[in-house]
Amino acid sequence: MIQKINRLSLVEQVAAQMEQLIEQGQWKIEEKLPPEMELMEKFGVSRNTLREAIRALVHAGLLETKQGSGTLVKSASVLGAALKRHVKKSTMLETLEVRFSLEKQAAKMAAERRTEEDLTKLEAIVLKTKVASEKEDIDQFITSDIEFHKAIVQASGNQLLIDLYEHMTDLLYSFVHDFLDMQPSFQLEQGLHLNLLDAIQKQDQASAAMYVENDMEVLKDYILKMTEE
Amino acid sequence: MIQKINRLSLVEQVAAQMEQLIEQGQWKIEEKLPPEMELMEKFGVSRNTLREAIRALVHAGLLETKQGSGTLVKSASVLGAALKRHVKKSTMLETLEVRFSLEKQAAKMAAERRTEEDLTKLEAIVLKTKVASEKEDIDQFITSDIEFHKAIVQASGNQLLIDLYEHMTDLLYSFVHDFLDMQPSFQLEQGLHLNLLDAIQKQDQASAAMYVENDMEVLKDYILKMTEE
DNA sequence: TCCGTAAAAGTTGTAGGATGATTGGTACAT
DNA sequence: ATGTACCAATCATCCTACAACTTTTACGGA
Repeated sequence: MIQKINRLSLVEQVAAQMEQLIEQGQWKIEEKLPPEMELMEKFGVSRNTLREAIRALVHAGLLETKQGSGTLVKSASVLGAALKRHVKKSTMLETLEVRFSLEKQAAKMAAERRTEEDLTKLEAIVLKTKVASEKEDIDQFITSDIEFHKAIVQASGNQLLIDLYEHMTDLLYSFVHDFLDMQPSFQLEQGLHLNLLDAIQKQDQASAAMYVENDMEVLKDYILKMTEE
Repeated sequence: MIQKINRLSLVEQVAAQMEQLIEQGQWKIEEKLPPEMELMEKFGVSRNTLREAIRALVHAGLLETKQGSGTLVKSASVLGAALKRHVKKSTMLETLEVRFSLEKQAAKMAAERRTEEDLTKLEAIVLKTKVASEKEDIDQFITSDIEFHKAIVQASGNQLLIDLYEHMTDLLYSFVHDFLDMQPSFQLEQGLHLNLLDAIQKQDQASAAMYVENDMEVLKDYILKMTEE
């Protein structure tokens, strides 16, 4: 068996290593990288080669360089950064539609495939959401609300679905956070959570999909109303 | 209102221009770029700067360089390339699930929003598919089959949905094409087309979604059977 | 003429050095 | 305390040189 010679360019090798360092969290987000001189020595390449690698990741949205100051880690995911740039062009509502379409599929698959572990996790999140709701702790409520939706999608077991959904959710919330105080009705969201959890427990795919769909309609109307003003 | 100063680096300016040239089709896929020397003069930058810009697009998957030969355009879309790299890690079946989830959403939206123009286009494609089916022209049949599905999604009017769907479809078909002769039943696919077109004409969202769902199940079983062997 | 080989030309890959531009901090004079 | 000038660190850009690889051309032998 003849093997293709490993002739990845030095630049791509360096870039791949840096991506790995970021993905593994050894270079954390918002943290500064060592200066070019130091990196040159560590990787054992010339300045040009190193800079081309850095530039590749900058363009991909993983890094950001500031002349005179240094280089920062800005994102840990290529897919996320690509979506981010793309979504800026489309509207928030379009993103919402796609996201819910994904979540609906996920809810059905979750109802079909969920494990006991998934159920335990979902129940814990529902409880946490309830507590936040009673305390009227909006931040905590939103956080665990997002957590709940993500957990549903994770229970689907489809990794592509999980990745797409998570990135779109992050986008959507950072988008929303910028210009309005998201204050969805506590009771309403909680009602959905309980119903959806119930459907998934009973492995009732049709109901799971339906509850997600209802939620989408409500949230869509809500956002339409907010953006009209 | 204080505005952030526009100080894009030369590298990013060059990269952006090149991206635009690719997106607009002035540099076509699989075509060779002018050599570095020429580009240096055209953009008015040094070789290092130009190379960093090229490297950024290479890493993003838009370009591919071959030492001693030249630089080729490999993709016209950043999102497409990002998905491509990502999808390699997930399975074909996962991709299929996500794609159908998107198409189902699209079918409902198409039923709601389709214009007369959309309908005319769909009818034309159905006719083309029928002709190919009668001639038993498999290539043409597959081509217009894809065209039909894409047209449905385009009628949804959601640009993010359209982009995601198209890239995933391209991926899926290039994937499938690699290791099996896709020979879905002519009659079956054509039946779906007619039913789906009918539902969209009548603006019946529920039926449109249902037909897509049925199709998904059939195709899923088909692929499962093929990959088992 | 045809074919294979060698030379040449063209192109990207990598290295190293030099200078400019920007940032952040320090020391000093007021 | 404040503001100014200066300095050090860092990235941005440019330049030159050579290595590695590919494609084209030229040439010599059958």
